[in-house]
Amino acid sequence: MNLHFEPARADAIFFALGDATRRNILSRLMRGPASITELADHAAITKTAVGQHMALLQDCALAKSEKRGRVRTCRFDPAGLRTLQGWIDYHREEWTGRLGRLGEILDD
Amino acid sequence: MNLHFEPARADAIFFALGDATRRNILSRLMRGPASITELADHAAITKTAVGQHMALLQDCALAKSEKRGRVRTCRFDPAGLRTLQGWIDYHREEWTGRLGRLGEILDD
DNA sequence: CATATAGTCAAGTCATGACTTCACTATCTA
DNA sequence: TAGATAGTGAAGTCATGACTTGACTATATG
Repeated sequence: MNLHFEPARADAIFFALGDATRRNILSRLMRGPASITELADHAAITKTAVGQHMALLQDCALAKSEKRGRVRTCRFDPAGLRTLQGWIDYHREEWTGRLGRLGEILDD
Repeated sequence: MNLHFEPARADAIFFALGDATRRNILSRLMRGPASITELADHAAITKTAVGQHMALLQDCALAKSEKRGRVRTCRFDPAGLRTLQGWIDYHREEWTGRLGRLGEILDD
C-alpha cells in the first residue's frame, strides 16, 4: 500500500472538492475533454467563472488544460484523486494503528 | 468492489472536509475520543465553534458523540470515510469505463 | 477587412459560513 | 449549598470566496 501524499496538496484538494460547482465541472471532465465554453454552458455560469475554477483545479492537479488556437481544452487529471486516495489510506493507517477497525470497516 | 454511495451525503462530506479546522478536529478524533473542551483547546477556538463543527461532522457521519453527565464525548465515525471511498471508486469506474486509465494510475 | 468566436483580466458585488460574545442550563464537587 | 466546570442557544461580526460585468486580446471565418 502506498501511503505517500503531500499534506499541503491534500488541503487544496479538499478545498477544491468542497465546492459543488467544481465537482460538477470535474464530473463533466471525467466523461471527456471540454472547452471553457462547454463547461460554462454545462455549469450554467460565465466563462470567467469557469476559468477561475479551472485555475484552482489545476493548482491541485485535479484537472489540466492546454490552449490551441483560441480554444482551451480542459481535461481531468487523475493525479489529484491519487493524492486524495493517499490521504484516506494514510488516515486509515492512523486509525487502524490505534484501534484496528477502520481497515475492516472500509474493506467490508 | 462496492460502488454504492449516497451522492447527497458525499456532497456534505466534501463540504465538511473542505474546512481545515474540521479536518484538524477529525485528525484529533482519529487518535481517540475527546470532549468538546479538549477539541476547543486543540483547535484554538471556542467550545461553541467546536459544537457547530461537530454538528456538521455528525450530519455526514464523519463523527459521532454522546453526552454523559455534563461532558460530551466525541468520536471519529468511519462511515463518512466509507462514503468518500465510495465516491472515489464510483468516479474511478466512470473514468475507467470511458478511457480505461484511472484504475491503472490509481493502482500504480 | 469585418465580424464573430473563445478566452482572459481587473474590479466589484453579494452570500455564506466560520467564529465570537453573552446569557443560560445542567452537572459535578468542596 | 456555593462555586466551578461543561456545554448549548441566539445573535451578531467579519472575511472569504463564488460569481458577475465590462473592457480587452487573440484567433478564426465570411
